[in-house]
Amino acid sequence: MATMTAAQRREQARREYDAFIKGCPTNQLLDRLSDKWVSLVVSALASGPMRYSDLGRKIAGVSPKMLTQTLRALERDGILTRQVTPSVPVRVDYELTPLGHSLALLLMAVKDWAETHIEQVHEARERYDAANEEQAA
Amino acid sequence: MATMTAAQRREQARREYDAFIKGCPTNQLLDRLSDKWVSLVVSALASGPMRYSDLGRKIAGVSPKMLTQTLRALERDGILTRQVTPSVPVRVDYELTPLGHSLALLLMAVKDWAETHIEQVHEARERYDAANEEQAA
DNA sequence: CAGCATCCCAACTGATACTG
DNA sequence: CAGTATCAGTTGGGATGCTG
Repeated sequence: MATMTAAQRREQARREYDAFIKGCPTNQLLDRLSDKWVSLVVSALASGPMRYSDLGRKIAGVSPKMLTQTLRALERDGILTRQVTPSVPVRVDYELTPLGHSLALLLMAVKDWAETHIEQVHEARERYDAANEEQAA
Repeated sequence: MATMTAAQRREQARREYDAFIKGCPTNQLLDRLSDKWVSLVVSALASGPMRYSDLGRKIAGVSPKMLTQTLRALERDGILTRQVTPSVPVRVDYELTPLGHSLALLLMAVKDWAETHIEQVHEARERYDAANEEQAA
């Protein structure tokens, strides 16, 4: 295998880099936050525990599938706890752990940045788009 | 149209919520950060300007398509600037704007959180997985 | 009430080849 | 060197119907 095409070499590099990225804590976290529903669930629970259907109602538009999937992932990561009360009908409460609350704090920092700078971003976009429309014409 | 199925009602709610989310600065920002390559590009440029192919090399495994796509999006958002020098061959430099640098700072905050807490997350995962394997057995 | 299993479609990704 | 155009593969997410 002395001969390796450029494609093969690049693919290997990609694989190694993927492994590197997956091992990087920052990217693991960004992967989590990137999930459309994670930030919403964490924000919703920041003010206190909630039941499954309450979450479903507060986060309008989420399908049961995604809600469960998100909650399970966050439970696995130790961000929240799942408390089942075996009554009839069943009752399930979700609550943030201390780790979860600390994540909520980080989320606030992100929120602050976003609200402080979003205006600049929008202005930049308008400038960019305006400049581009001239090209099209 | 007095009769609306549950599915239709939910879909409408989803659409409205999508619109709401898209208008929310925090989610706009998270959408950007969530992009696999954005954080890498911003980090790479945090220490100084770079040329297109330098970025391609530093961020091993990125395809030209994704690199260009990422750079264009960030340029549009005012995160970085694109400087073309019409020599032969062409030379293009990318550099973070002040806004971009402030974003890099936020990225550092995320990184700090990740590195501080990733251990807890991993422990939580092991506990969760261990508890689950018992179920399987 | 809380959740799982299944199917399915759309969107994004990445490889490849070509251009100014 | 710095991209663009095109195409195929993979995945994510929603709809739906059913269970403890």
